[in-house]
Parts: sequence; structure tokens; C-alpha cells
Amino acid sequence: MSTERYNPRDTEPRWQQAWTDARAFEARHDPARPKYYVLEMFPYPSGRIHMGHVRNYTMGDVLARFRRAVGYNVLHPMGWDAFGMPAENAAIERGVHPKSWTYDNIAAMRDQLKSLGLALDWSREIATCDPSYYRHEQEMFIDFMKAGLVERKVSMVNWDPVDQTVLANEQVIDGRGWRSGALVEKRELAQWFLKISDYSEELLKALDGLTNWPEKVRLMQANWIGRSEGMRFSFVLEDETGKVRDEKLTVYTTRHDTIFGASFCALSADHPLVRELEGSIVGLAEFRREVAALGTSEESIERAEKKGFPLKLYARHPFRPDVKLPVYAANFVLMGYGEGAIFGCPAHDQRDLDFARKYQLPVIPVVAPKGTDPAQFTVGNEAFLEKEGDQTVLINSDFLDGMGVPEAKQTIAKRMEALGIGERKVNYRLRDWGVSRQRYWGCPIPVIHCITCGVVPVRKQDLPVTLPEDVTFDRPGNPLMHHPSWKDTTCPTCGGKAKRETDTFDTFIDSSWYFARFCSPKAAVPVDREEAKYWMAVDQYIGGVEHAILHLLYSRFYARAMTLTGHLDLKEPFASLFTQGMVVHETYKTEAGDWVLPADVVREGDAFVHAKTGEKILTGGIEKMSKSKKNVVDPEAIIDRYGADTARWFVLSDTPPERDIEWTETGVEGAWRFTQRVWRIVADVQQKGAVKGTVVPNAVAGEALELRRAAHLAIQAVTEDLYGLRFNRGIARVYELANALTSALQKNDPSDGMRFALREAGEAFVTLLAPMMPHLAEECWRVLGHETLMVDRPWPKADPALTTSDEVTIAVQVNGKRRDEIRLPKGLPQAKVEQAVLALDNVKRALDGKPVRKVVVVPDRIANVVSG
RNA sequence: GCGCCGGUAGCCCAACGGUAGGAGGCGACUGCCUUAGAAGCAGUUCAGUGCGGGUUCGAAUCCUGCUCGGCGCACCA
Repeated sequence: MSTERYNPRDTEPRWQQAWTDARAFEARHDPARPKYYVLEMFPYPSGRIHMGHVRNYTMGDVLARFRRAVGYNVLHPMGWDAFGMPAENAAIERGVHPKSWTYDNIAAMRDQLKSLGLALDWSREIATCDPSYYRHEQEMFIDFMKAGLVERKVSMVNWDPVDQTVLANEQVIDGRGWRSGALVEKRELAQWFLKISDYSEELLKALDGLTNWPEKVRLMQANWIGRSEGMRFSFVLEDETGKVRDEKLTVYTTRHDTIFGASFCALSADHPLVRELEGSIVGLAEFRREVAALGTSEESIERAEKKGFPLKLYARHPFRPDVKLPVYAANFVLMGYGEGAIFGCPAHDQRDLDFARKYQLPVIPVVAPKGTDPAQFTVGNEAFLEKEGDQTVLINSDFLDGMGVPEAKQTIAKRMEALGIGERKVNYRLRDWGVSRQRYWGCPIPVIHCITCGVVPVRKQDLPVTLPEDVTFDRPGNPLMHHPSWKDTTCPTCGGKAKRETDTFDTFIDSSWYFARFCSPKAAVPVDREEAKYWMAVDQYIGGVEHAILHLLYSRFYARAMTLTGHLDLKEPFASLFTQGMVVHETYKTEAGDWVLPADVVREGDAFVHAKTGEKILTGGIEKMSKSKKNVVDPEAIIDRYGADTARWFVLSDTPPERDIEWTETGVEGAWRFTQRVWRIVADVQQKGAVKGTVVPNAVAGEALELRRAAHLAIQAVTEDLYGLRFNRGIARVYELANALTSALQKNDPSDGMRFALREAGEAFVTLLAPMMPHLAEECWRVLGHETLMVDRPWPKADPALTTSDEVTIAVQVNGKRRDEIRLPKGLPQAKVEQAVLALDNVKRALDGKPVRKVVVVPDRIANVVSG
């Protein structure tokens, strides 16, 4: 073969430039054409892309290119989730300004993404830290305020006293601030909330409509929303002397059927009644502090220990005048759920049982398996919880005795409602979304605090409220708060002196609507309704499953909030969701236990040694690529060495996209060899095939026909695989076609039929691999004599005449075991098939004289002879 | 504890009620090519589908019990 090797270093930048010059991927609103909006979760600009990005963006890119080829008007944009803490950390640690740090990173990562050859519309690029983006976020927040979707309330936060900032739960490690190491305190702060809980039911119900979302994600969201049906009801409280208190105690329960098994009540340490009593009961304040201290993320050991503090109050049992339930403050009752108060039924709740055993409270079983003698049924140290399908019955429960659980629930609910002491209540676990962050590098919350007027939104004409650039990070706390003048302003209502809000938004807000902004990234309004009407919803959203709950739930909420305030007109922003797996790699360690980069490891026979020091290297588990374990492979190094197409091909090969893929050097080399093989095949096709544009000769038969069939079968299969996001299978089909081409080329058959088939199959081959290896495909297209861009070539259509056949091979089984196969005309009547099958020698032999009981015939597939 | 996903050749995987000479790739081995290597070419190797029951004419595929691995949720009353 006379060809030179394919050199991606030369071709890839050239074709990237050609696409840019042709403005090939700039999306234009065109109501006449069907649109396809493909989006990958936009990256945080950390400064360098990692393999996870390569995988994620390659998948989206294949879809964008494929959908474009089949005729869709494709929108495939890219942007930057550019606010957030790492920029501030860099400022603190290295003295760089968050803004320049961020924009430098964006520039670097943009170059890296471009080197992957992604079919992105860069003219729509947005960065969330840009005032031209966040001004709209501020505007919408003001609209949300007016629509009643915003609330300011005091809430408990994790406060780091050293850094003087609020920490998210995941930033609290063993009760200490993740950076300062200081003991984290629970503090009450006035915070801004978005009332996502108004949409609990709606967000839950609408999950059913998201049929193109992974079941797993829908389930996780449903659990997160956490709907439960129960009752809210009140107890009359009395003190030790029997004196009745004015206010009643309201509790929430889903097990009102077990009311006769109640033996105590428990309140959250933060319950208003507990706070009220704090001053009057010795030790209670200390108990509350204790609970607050281990509140955050103490693990299972602490969790197991149920503790309570008696409040010297008693709740009257609503149906048993003689029963008075002691009331406790307890560490296992959460203020944020239900009423922050419960009644304990130890026999049928493990937590209550643990508590009851610790404080020697009665344990009265009230539900037992059907047929059990109530007098004999007892509960030990394991609460009796009925499992699905159990036959159970109420015992020791007065007028409920003998009922099943659902009936008992009904009866109690009716009884309590009639007595006016309670009502049925649906509860949700989902809380309102706290969006205040005491940080600099985020979108300023556009409100003003005025002594006379209170909290006032900034006037829209005064937007955006921009971040000041002259800030310092030399002392703890929020730089906006320390800024000498930024927060000083005047009240939009009274004109008097006022202060700006110094909190900024949670960055999840930025990412809750960026997909809508991409429809009209330069519009003067947040979203141009006409553009959004055409482009939204996102047809295919791709990202990591780690965003299954927060980002995706917030975005679903935002779409509704934006629709309510007239900024959008749809509820579900993502029609289809795909969650791709991680990129994993083997880990390496020195004998001393230091992690070693894969790039520094060389193989020597069966052993591994350090490339630089020669030390012995031990191999460890295959784990998610992470900086801390150093099992990372730098995409830039791979692209430098093999080119983007090889990297793209590798991350799509073999492993199904939803599963974790193991990065291996041998696998990459295999992908690299394949690029070279494609190159040779195409050169050979150009030499041995017909010239471009040749029409189908009259007679194509034999091997030429087989090659045509292979090509059309490949077209059909790859098309289906790409529609279904089965990239690994599509790639296998391309390999198959490569094999078919290779063997056909070896025949050196100069017939017109074969020459035509080579041309046809060769062009199909290049077109089919183009979404995966776009640069190589362009170069091959040139070799095949074309002047046009591959990206403009329509997707080929399989000829049904070539993908089907008049004859089929039918497998022949005797008693379920394969004994022979037979070629028969397609669609042959069952009786004829039976006849043909029974005549086979192999069948007769297998039957061995036994009578035939019946013959099962699956048309055109299989025949099974069943003997007596 | 609850839930979800997955166990198919040495490895990654396909088939998802109908022929496991496995679609494909990686690896290994043999031969050809080469001064040699790399690359390339031709070919070979290897499992009966984690284990036990069941349904069926027929099960990797459906049901069921177990087992191993991964992930998510977890004091939500």
C-alpha cells in the first residue's frame, strides 16, 4: 500500500477551521425545519478538561452531528457554570482575582474543547458570571418575588465561626468546617428561599410524564420529594399537677392506626415549646446545645443513640382518659418535617422502641399477624413492622380491634375529624430552597434593606447589580460585606439611605435556566419567547447522575416559575435525559504508599515500575479518575499523541454509555490503529472502486452483492443504534463493515459490480463513522474525490431490497436442541415448513424413531420438533 | 435497613423468549511480510451465560430464592 500514515495533528486543526469558516454549527431559527436541541451539562471552568468531559461532550457531539445529517435543525451550545467557590479559594490561596482566574480558565478550556472538534455553536457561548447573564437572573428573581415565589425567613444554617461563612451540609466534615477545621455551629440567619415546596405535588406527579428519563432518576426525585399521607392532630397538654395548658401539642403521623399503642410524645429540640421551656427546666438548655452540636453529619454510631429530655408535661390520650403520655424533647425528631413533634408508638417503630427501652416506657403492641392471640403477642427489641402482603389485625385498640391497618386508619381519621382534633394531611420531605450564600463570587441578590421600608427589590432599570471588582480576600467572611462602599445605596421607595443585600445566590440558580438562555443568548430579556418556543425543550440532555436530584429538580422548578412569571412557556425543560457513566482507571502506588500517575508507570513484563525512578509499582483497584488518587489521564496529552478522533472513538467503544468505562492504554492504541486502518481502506477503495457518482450497474451479483448488502445492513444498524444512543454497538457495526470492505478489497475483482460496490460501501463507511471521527471522515471524503464537506452530507438511507432477502435460514430444533438449519423461501406456510423440517436426515436421526407430538414453527426463524 | 443496576470467553462487551461455529473490540498464540522491530496481513485460541429452583415446545433472556460487585437513599414519624 502506497499511502502515508494518517496524521491527525495536521488534519484536525485544518478541519476545525473549515467548519468554523463554513459556520457549519451555528444554529438558526427556522420554523420550517424540525429542530433538535442537544445539550450536555455545562462545565465548571476549573481550567482543564478531564476524561469525563471528553466522554460527555463526545456523546452529545455524535448526536448533534448525526441529527444534523438526518435533517434536523440542531442546536448544540456550550457555556460555563462560572460562579462558585473554587474561584474564591484561588483568590485566598494564590491572590488571583476570581474574575481573572475564571476567565483565564474559560479561555484554556475553550481551546481544549475546540481541539476535540465538537460541533458546537460557539456564537451562543455564555458564562454565568457575566453581568449580561446574571442581570436576567436578578430580573427574574424580582419577578419571582412579586409572584410570591420568594420568601425571607430565619433558618438554621451551618456556621463556620473562623471563616465566618455559611457552609453547605457537604462542607461539614465530622462537625468541622472543611477548610478551617473549626467546630461548626448551628446558627439562625435570615435567608432567602425559593418556594419550591409549593410545587411538591406538581413536581412529583409530572415525573410520570418523563418517560424518556432513566427510571432511576425519577425514583430518586420521587424519594427526595417524599410524599406521605398521614394525619395532623392535637393532644391536650397538662403539667405535673394536672393543670391543662392553653396551647395544644400538634403532631404529625402516618400511623394514626397505632394511636392506642402510644406511650410518649417527643418534640424536636428546636420546637417552639421546647424553646419556651428552656429557661424554666434545669438542664434543658444544655440538652438542646448537645443536640445542636451533633446535628450535622455525625454518622451511624451517634445516630443509633436515641436521647430524650423530659419536659414535665403530659399529653392526654384522645381516646383513653386514663392514659397520659410523658412529653420529651428528643434528638431524633426533626423540626423541619411535619410538625416537629410526634407521638411514639414503640411496638411499631424501631426508633420509638429504642427510645422506650432506654426510658422504660410501655411497649403496647397494637398490630399483630392475623390469628395471633393478642394476650400472647409481645414485642422484644425489634419493632413489629408489617411487610407488604402480611395479613395483620389491630389488637389492644378498643374500637379498632379486629380491623386491618387501612380500615383502622380510616376509622381513626374520621373519628378525629368528627371530634375536631385533627385532619388528614399530605406531607412532603421537600423543603424550600435556601438560596443565600455569604460569598463574593456569585450573583448578587437584587434587594435593598431600608430601615423605614424594610426589604425592597432593586428597580429593574437599575439592574444589573454588579459585583465590585476591588475586593480583598485577606480576612475571613464575605468580601462584599467588608467592601467600604459597595453596600451603601439609597432606597428605591423612600430615597433614604439603605444597604444592599450582601448575600449572593446559590450557584444552582445559575444552572437552573441556562438551557433556556441558550435559545437567545443575546436577548435583552431573559429568554426570547419566540426563540424558546421553537427550541425548547431540550430534546436530549446528557450529564452525570450526580445531578439526578438537585440540578434537575431545581431546573424543573425553574421552568415552572419562569412560566408563571411569563418568561417561558413550558414545564419540563428536558424531554429526554441520559446519564452517562464515569471514566475509571486502575490505580498505582509505590511501595511507600504514594499514588502514581498512569503516565509515570511503565510495564516490564508482568510487573510495573516507575518510569522515572524505577521503583516498583503496585496496582490497585479500578476507580473513578480522581486527582487525589492520581489515576487520571490528561485528555490533552491523548489528543496531542493520537488526535481527537482516537480519543472520541475510544470513549464510545465497547462499553455502553450509561456504564462506567475503563480507560486503558491498549484500548486507546486499538482505536488509534483503527484510524490508520480506515485511512488505508479508503485509499484502497479510491484506487479499486468505481469513480464517484457512478450509477448502479445492471447486474451486481455474488461477492459484490454481498458487499452491498453488508453496507446497507450497516447503514440500517448504525442508524438505529445512534437514534438509541447505543454508541458501542454502532461502533461494532462500523468494524463489521470495515471487515467486509477489507475482504472485498483483497479479492481484486475488477468487475463493474464490484467496483461499484466498493465505492458505495466505502462512502457509506466514511459517512457512518463521521459522527464519531469527524476529522478523519472529512479527510477520507477528500480522498474519495469529493469537494464538499462531510458535515453537509445527508445521512445515507438503507435500501430495503438489500437489507432483506427472499430466503431465510430457519434453525431446526428437536426437543429444543439445535440439530440442523434449512434455507427456505421467506413466508413459507407453516405446513410446508413442517414438511421440509421433518424430511431432514438430522431430524430423523435425532428423533430416533420416536413419534412426533407437534412441531412449533416461528415464522422465518425457527422450527422445533417435539417428540412424545 | 430500603431501593436501583450489573454478573456471558483472560478482559471490555453483543444477543434480552427462538441457532451462544458469540456481532465487535482488547489481549494471547501461530504463520506471512521485514535484516530486525514497528505497522500490516492471514489464521488460531477461549465461555455455555454467578448459583439453585420454577414457567415454556424452547430461558443468558420471564418468575423465584441465594450469592458477589457497584450505586443511591437513610432518624421524614
